[in-house]
Amino acid sequence: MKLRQLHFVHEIVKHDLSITAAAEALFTSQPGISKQLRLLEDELGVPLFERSGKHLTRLTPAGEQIVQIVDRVLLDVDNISRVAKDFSDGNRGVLSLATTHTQARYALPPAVTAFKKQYPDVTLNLHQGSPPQIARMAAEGEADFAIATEALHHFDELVMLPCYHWNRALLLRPGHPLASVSNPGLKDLARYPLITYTFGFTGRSQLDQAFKAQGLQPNVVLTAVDADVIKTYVRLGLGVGIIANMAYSAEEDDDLVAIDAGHLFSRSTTHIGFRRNQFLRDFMVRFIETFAPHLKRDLIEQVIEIREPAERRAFVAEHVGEVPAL
Amino acid sequence: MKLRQLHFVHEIVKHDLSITAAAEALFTSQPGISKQLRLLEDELGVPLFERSGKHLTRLTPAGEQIVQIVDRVLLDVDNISRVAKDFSDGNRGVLSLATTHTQARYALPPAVTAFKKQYPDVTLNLHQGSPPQIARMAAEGEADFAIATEALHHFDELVMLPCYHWNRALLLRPGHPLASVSNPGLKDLARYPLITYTFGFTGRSQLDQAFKAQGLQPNVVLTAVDADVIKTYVRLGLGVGIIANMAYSAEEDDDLVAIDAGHLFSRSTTHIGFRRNQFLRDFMVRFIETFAPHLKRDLIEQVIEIREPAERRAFVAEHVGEVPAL
DNA sequence: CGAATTTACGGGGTCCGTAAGTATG
DNA sequence: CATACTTACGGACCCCGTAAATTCG
Repeated sequence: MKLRQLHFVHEIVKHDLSITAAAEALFTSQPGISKQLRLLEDELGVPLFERSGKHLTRLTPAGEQIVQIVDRVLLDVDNISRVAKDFSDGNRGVLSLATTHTQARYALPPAVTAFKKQYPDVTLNLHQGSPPQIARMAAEGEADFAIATEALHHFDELVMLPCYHWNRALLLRPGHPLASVSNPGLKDLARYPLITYTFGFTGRSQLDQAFKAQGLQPNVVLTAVDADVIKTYVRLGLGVGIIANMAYSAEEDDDLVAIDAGHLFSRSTTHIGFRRNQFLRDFMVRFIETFAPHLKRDLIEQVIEIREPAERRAFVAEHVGEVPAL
Repeated sequence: MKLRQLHFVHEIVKHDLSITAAAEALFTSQPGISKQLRLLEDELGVPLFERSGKHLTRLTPAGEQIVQIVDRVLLDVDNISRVAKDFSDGNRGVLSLATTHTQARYALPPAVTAFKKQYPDVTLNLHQGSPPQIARMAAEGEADFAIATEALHHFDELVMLPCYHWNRALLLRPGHPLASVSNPGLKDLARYPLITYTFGFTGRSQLDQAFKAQGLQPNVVLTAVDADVIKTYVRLGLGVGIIANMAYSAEEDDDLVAIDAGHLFSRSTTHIGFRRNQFLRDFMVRFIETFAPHLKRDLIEQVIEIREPAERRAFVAEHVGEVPAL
């Protein structure tokens, strides 16, 4: 059994049982993988894949179990390298963040600036994507951290920690009727065309729930992934914008009126997620501490030990103190 | 990084940092290991061992951490083979038991017989040793199971499950003064020379505690590892024997008088221990069920998941029902 | 018939073991 | 000075990549 063979198995599974795709991903030849797979199966004495003719159709029961262990092994092998790098070159490395537009544009810049100052030799890699993409990237180790407000709980492998709370703001053109209403309610809001985030982004689901809870049908005429696009169309007069309040800047957006909407919608919480069992290099822990100072190293190391997602959530609920607002 | 290199590191550590000893254990040449170790250290960018001249003196801090992960990797690699064998040849394999004389001689034979009948193609390996030796063997994977009454709790890596309770019996020559005392107490016992187990064997510690609790100083004139030796000297008239009651046979020992001593000493519990994180082949789980029918597969698989020894004990205390007497 | 895997084969690299060298206790 | 690790070197084996054959959808 060789580590190389285990990598092959992992990659074949990852690419829907295509040996060719695995070969491309690993920059090697397809016959090489085919042969090594056979050799491994011969050594183990069981086929890992069911075949129909020359195609791999699915994992055998043995394969199912073995692939799980293989993944663990490969993760640990990677962890060995990470630990080594932390000792040999602790201030140098790569930090990969997978996040959404909202975080990248409004929440992360201060933390990134501070982090970069502390670790000038850490290359920062920022991948933008939808929450499900982000979660997948973290779960598969393509990114070290996923940072988003939505949909990160779908991978048991991900440890999720709350970073900060935030509320929403309404964005209006000056002179809009709502601007003269003091403390507008959801019912007022439902009368006007609305512009907000696409479903699945930046707490959109909590927004919908608020309306639904009052039996209201909001008239969302335009959705976008980011607040910049939303602002653009608010400026064009297409409707009332509802954005994360961090996305409003008194200076840059002084041509628009912002009204805090904290009383209308329940606050949202942005989380940071990372793969359980993945060794966090020193600067990675420091990044978390920089971005969310209430998350201490001890807590992170403890929560990583907990196998059950439910227990993890309970532990977090109990031990993470007050989560700050942004 | 190659699996072979990780094996080398593991074995060097296991053999007190002697490369020569590791080479012998792995049936390979010493320069080969030396070179591969250097290559690995170069690849990782950190030395794993501190050296004084040409001698390895100890692990570096990086080495400490990395060796832990290496051990996990090697265990998982072994688990891959085990899972594979379970599928390719589920009824064939090797079951290694490490146990004491008392268990091997009196407790195990029925279970072994039944197991052998069910799995005739499983080679049974029985290693006899002292409780600490037994525990070490299981903890290092030299044996699949450790079965003993004493001193198995010293390895965090070992999962311990209670198999059965047992009590003690007094052994006397006919005509001994104690034979005519009805319900003798510890105080009576303390008056006569005693013959029992060596310290660290077969619940000896509980025996000592019972005397100590009453402020008595037992006069132990002879200790042995096994009941057969104890019986021999009881027959020679050297003293009163105190043995596990399972070691008394009404037929074979009809020249001696046995008195149940369940009221004198607190009962002892024999445990079975196995390495956490080690995949248990199907027939191994079946062996546990054969030896201790109250330990079900589900329970075994659950308890294996628990990382903390303390939590494990709590779980066992709660979920293992009544432990039978032998 | 096309796409994908398996088989075949030659070249290069790696790893091993023996033998000699060197530093330590 | 003995012991243990390191360096040196030649040979064997393994693994890879290219090219051809095969099989399924």
